[in-house]
Amino acid sequence: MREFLAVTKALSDENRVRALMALAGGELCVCQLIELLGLAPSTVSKHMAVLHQAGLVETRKQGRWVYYRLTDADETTAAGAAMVVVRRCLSDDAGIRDDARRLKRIRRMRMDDLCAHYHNARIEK
Amino acid sequence: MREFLAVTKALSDENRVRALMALAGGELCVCQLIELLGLAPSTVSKHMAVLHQAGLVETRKQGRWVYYRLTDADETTAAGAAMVVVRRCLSDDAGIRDDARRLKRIRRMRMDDLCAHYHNARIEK
DNA sequence: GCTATAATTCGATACATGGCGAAGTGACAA
DNA sequence: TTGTCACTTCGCCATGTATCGAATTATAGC
Repeated sequence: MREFLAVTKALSDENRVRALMALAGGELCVCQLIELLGLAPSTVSKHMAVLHQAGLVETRKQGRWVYYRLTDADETTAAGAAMVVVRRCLSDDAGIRDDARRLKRIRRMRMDDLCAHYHNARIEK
Repeated sequence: MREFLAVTKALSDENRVRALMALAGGELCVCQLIELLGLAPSTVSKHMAVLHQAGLVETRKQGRWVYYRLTDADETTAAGAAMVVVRRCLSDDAGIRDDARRLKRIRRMRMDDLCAHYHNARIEK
């Protein structure tokens, strides 16, 4: 029950679900997720921690960058079974498709530029 | 997305999930759910409203009693797909099995007695 | 080492949610 | 029609959560 609730709670926030669907296209750096979601770094970090606790994502550190990817859990786990539903329900979602389109651009950007981008955006405010 | 989030939010509370699993054994009156969950009538009513909004349960009124049952949504809907996961993850859960055992007794009780039971329990406090 | 930077953690705030009791609603019964 | 009873809605409070900015940690490069 605890595991199940961890998953459903993780999935009950729109931004976390958007992050998951973005990761369906392959691993992403935190700074790429920040750019995609348009949230403060601290907020994104917390969201990813929730997804990690629920067993939905795994993390990999490379130098200064941290990458997240979907766990390849099989369908017998709560996380794996849930991801099947996530994909089935949201692969046709308009907002998710819009994210996917913007992700193409984000994936092409150099990460230095990405980090500078949200850093500068914060300064300008 | 809205529909999906309604379902995941509905499923992110333990008492609501317990109610759903109880309904897997057939429809139940609100007073039976009150007895099972050990919550105030108003609280149970609110929980069932959330499940209803998410499309997970349907309601039927018969005289003074209100019955809830699982919607028989197919797996293409968020609610239907989610219920498959709920069953798969929780059918072996210790707490859920305990609920099932207690439900057998509750289903055998006359509903007048059930309602009187939680009514009196409230008075005694 | 020292500095710059990517990410996380911490602290604060605003809003959402779960819980209860009281009041309201609707249906049966006297 | 008046009352009783099952349930829901309302008002309130305590707790949880999403968000941000500031402080902290960790790594790369000088």
